[in-house]
Amino acid sequence: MILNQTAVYALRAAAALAALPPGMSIRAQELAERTHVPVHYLSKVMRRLVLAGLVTSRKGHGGGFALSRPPKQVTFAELLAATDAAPEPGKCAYGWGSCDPDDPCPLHPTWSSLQEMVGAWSTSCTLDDVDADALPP
Amino acid sequence: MILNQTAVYALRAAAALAALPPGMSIRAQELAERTHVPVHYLSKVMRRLVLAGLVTSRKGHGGGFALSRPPKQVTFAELLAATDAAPEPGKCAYGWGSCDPDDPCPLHPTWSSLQEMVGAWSTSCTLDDVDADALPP
DNA sequence: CTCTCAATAGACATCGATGTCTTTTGACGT
DNA sequence: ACGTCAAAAGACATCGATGTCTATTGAGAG
Repeated sequence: MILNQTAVYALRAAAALAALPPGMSIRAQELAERTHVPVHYLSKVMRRLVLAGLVTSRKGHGGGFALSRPPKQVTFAELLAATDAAPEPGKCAYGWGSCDPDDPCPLHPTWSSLQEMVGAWSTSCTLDDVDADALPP
Repeated sequence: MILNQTAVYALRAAAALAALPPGMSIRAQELAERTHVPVHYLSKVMRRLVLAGLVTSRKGHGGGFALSRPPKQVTFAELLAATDAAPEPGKCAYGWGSCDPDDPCPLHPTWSSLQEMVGAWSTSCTLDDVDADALPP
């Protein structure tokens, strides 16, 4: 898998929130069923999204989770960052401490191109790109 | 990290082999030092590359590892496949059993574009793209 | 105020990826 | 044939990601 499980769960959950009518919230239980994520684990993931300010939560009656911004304004990069799955630009794939264009490791050219690609993908994709029509009621 | 540790180790080791003079082999110990991969773990990774036919090994005196083909003919995709880190095109990020363009999940458009990008990267990069000059003697 | 609902918090469990060690096998030099 | 070198094999250990459970906290309804 390209991205780790937690990050994928975050994308799933956020996609499900984005598919909701604007302003509507959803309970963790219901969200878990729709996204096939284990309920208790999902609540942990959601917590990270809440802390990152991407999602709001309300306890008690009529509570649940909702996006804190319109889908178009939530990038995948933010979701990945909230789950520590974002690419780390400075990190050297060859095990060297630092690795920049001036003092590149053997893998630098190929590796940095991958990093940039994934980075560009994550910043260009937003929750507006999820296919809400693809969801069952 | 975008790719898992084992896959990165495989890229490192293969890059180090590619930087060798053609036909030359190298012992596991030496390879481990150059790539900063734990020796014993490296031997496991190398075993996978040998089984995949990407690397040859010789035991005993003067033994070691060497590429079984010219660097230009070894793609990153093969290295990833040998370490089970290649993207799985059919796999649905949304947790659905199957997920194709005809019956897409909400994440399908964004996810498949990532898969394709990484796939294209891995097939276009070869060991000829590693920067041999960047290596210390 | 009290009851119920639902998120929060955090302890605990599990599992696979990662890492270490020891023994075995094969190849070469003498 | 023997000894040494080095990969192969596989048992074992560790650790972090993942998953489960229980208790607590906060919010609304009555």
